[in-house]
Amino acid sequence: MVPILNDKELKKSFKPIVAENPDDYYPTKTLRKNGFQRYKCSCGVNFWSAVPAEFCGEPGCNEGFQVVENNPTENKLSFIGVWEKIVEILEPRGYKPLKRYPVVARWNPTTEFTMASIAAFQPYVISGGVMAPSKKLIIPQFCLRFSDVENVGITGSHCTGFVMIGQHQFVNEEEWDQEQAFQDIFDFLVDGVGLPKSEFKIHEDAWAGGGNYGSCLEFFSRGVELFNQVYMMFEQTPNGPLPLKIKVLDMGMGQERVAWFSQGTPTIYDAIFPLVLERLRKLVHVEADYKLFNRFSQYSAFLNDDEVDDMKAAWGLVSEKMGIPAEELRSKILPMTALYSIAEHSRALLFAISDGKLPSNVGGGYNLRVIFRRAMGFIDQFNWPIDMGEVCAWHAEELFDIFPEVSGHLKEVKRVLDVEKEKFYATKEEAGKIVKRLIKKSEITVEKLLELYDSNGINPEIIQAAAKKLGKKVDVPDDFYKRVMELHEKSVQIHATHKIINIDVENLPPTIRLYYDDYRQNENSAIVLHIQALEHEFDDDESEGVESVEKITKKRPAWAVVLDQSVAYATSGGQLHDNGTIDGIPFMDVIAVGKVIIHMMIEEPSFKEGDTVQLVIDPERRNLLTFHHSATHVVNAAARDILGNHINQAGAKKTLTKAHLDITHFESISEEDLHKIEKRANEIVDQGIKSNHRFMDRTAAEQKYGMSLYQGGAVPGKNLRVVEIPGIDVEACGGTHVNNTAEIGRIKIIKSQKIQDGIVRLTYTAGKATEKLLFEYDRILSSLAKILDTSTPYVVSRTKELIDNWKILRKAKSNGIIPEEAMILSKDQPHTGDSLEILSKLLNSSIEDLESRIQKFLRGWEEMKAKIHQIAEIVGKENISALLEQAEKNSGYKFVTAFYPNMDNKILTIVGKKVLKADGNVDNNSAVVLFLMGTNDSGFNFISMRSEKLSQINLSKITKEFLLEKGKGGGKPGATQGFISRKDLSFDELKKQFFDELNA
RNA sequence: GGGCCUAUAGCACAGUUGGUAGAGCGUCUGACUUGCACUCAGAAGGUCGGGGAUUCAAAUUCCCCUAGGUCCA
Repeated sequence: MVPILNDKELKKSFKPIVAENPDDYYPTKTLRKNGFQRYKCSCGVNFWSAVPAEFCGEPGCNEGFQVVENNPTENKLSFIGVWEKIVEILEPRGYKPLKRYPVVARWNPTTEFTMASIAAFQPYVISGGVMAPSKKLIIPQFCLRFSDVENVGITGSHCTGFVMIGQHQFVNEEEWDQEQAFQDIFDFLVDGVGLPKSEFKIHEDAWAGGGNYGSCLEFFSRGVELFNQVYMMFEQTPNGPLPLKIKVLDMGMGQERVAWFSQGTPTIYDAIFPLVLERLRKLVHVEADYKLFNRFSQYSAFLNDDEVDDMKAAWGLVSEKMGIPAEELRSKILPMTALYSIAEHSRALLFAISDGKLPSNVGGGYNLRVIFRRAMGFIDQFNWPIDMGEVCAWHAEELFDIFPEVSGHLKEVKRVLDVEKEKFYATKEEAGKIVKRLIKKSEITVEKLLELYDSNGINPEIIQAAAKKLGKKVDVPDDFYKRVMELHEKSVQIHATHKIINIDVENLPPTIRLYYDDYRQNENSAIVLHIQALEHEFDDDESEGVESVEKITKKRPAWAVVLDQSVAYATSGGQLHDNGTIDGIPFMDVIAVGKVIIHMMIEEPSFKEGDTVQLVIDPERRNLLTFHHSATHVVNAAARDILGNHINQAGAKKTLTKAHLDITHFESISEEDLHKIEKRANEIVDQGIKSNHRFMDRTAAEQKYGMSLYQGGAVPGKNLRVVEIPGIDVEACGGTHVNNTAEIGRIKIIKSQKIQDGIVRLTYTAGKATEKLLFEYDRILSSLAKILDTSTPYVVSRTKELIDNWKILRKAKSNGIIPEEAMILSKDQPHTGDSLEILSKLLNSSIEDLESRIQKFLRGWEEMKAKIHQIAEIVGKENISALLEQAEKNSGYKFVTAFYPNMDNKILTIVGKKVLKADGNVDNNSAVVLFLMGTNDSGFNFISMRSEKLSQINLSKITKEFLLEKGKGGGKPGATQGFISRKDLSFDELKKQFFDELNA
């Protein structure tokens, strides 16, 4: 076994190898043929140049970018022109131009966003599992990368969203021609862009990604990396490096960079979206001082956030080099950089949202929120009338000739951004309030600053500014953000891995799956290929219809059985496995390991390997799971119909009793929309649409249906199983499905909840499960009627009355007023709507909990009812004055004492407070000490209180002494409570003892 | 995916080591005033988000759930 290295380590270990043997790993013949020679830079990099050179040309190795002055390119290419030119040159050489893939990489389980052109073909094309759409191709792939957000707009060269033009080959050993692949892209630069070869510095490097690695050449010109051509040759395995089955050429070139380089504009942004910038500048009346920016941009690399620790000093350095005061420089440059940022971020957002990602607080959506808020920050800072949605529309217009599809999503994008804008301002307002309150209150410590940033998103700069207004100073440590990071490092935990099936399937053939054609086929005969005894964790799932909060799992002896073919479905795609029997012996779990299906038997099989056996699955379980799975596709489609095209599946689960679907949506779904979705879903069911399931070539399916096929996530394999409800929904899905939507039965949406920002979970039932659920709801409703002693139509009004009466009696405990109508339940008003839904909202609890909730209120009400007349008498005015009159006069104070069997300390406290008040405690004239006692089933309870004026009496101490070896209790000097669990004592004795302590 | 914060009167919020649930704005009543505003006096208004646990005692401690916010990969 060889240790698995991460990509960084892999690259590091491979680098010395290629440096030693350039001829084995690089197209050195072609380099030499084109007049290049190998040099070594003082920074250690090996590079090739057509003219004698000392330095490799990395920005750090000489002075910044030199794109603008004496721009060397012969042809001036627009952004779109760059793509057109590469098509012109490479298409005749056999490279097929493709359409871009979405930036949300639904087909790719290793990444959330498409970060490079090659990601379109990862991981299945690279691993050889899937044929590439073409052996040689080029693609203008829009990509998102968020690691340099802070540099966007400032350095003039960074982007969060960019087009990586990919030059790719997926060929076998014989077809592989590294020299020609190099020559092709070289010709594009020299002939297409018109860059003299003397301008190139070509670096040797190694590359690793996703466990694959190889050598690569990086093209630099004037400090700008134009592209990186990777020759992907090896795969890392536990047994050491393996040559890849197919050779992969991965050349990724920034379309923006080439356009910029070719035009020599002051920034990359001026080269790629001049129309948007022009409109923005006109809108906010900012004149672009290109002359200044031209000079600035040469030094802007010094402001790279990645490499600079002290930004202030960096600005100072730039201002010194330019000979302009730092403040003046900033005031002129910052509005320009702000506009660049706004334009760049809105372009990235346009693609991300169009392709189905929403800004949110978790996952990749957070990156979208960050750039949106960064842009909004600039807009607010300068108070510009810029609408991000409109800027997106301008981008769509400017990009129409190359990416017409984004123009089709502008309405969605605008709506999503509007919602996001509201959230931004809501957070900002909240932050303002918190800061104001806090500054008034106390000193703000560094810990507090950290907490505010981490929990409320309030950065220290805002606090400093707000504090300054109120004349206070807040110190922010220089290493603030470092400390935030440290805060997070502490809480990193290692999590247990999921269950590992210890079965060697290497030598077993793929199991033939018989459930694809017809879900109703529930038995088959088969040959036993393998039997193995082992320990297995069976999920005790809801076979009884009960879902436990904590899943009880334990390892039990089991027998793994592999057959040549099976109708049994293995847990996957959110659908639970089938249960059944093989030759009468039950299996309770089915697992797929690779392409082999394993049946987990709970008893030792009587058959042996080689036997022919009969497998039967539980048809009812199969039906329930199938209906729920098909219902999931239907609900997904219905949600998209009602809520909009941004709806995508973010997860799903189908069980026997219910199913849920997580959809991407930016706000909680209203009840009205929920009903609409349910109605639409049932319409689809009622239409009885014949659906079809078939296997298709992956690339053909993608081209026909688009990437929204991958609703359930990435699916491996050359062929996709496409489940289509014609006109409604198409998904790549391996689950069992109905043949006609009518079979699904009635769909009922039970609830929707926002499980995280940007994702809403719909929970629903279908078919028999719906019937069962409705039956259960009927039962609950009748049960409630019985509890409330009424009939079902009046349950809601009765419950309301109960709660009202409960509140009245609760109130009566302190004011002694008992309206007789609060003592009975009599309201019989029918109501409209779903009773259980209304009740669950009214009581803030789930439908399942309604019975116990209402019973609890009823019990409380009845208990109070039994005692309320007695309580009313005790807390009544007459009793209070009687207590005072009967008080024992003592030296300096009155001692009030009473015994109320069955009264708890809450009631006694109310009485106590009333007595003190009646005696004039509010005016500080009172001089009373109280000792009130009650009982419950197991003993005495008591309270003691005194007037404020008698501060020399410490009841806390007195109570402690009084309770010694008797009971438990305590309190503050002015009021105490306690409990004595001894029935052998009497009130008179206890009273005397307390009094003695009082006078001790 | 991981972490953190918040939930108390109609509204924005206090609530110390567990020990008598509070002030402000708003509402209502009364006084002053031709009337309004102002001022003064008084009153009403609480499932302390829900459930469970610990305890003589939980808004407060612990666990679970719900809703919202936020930071980091």
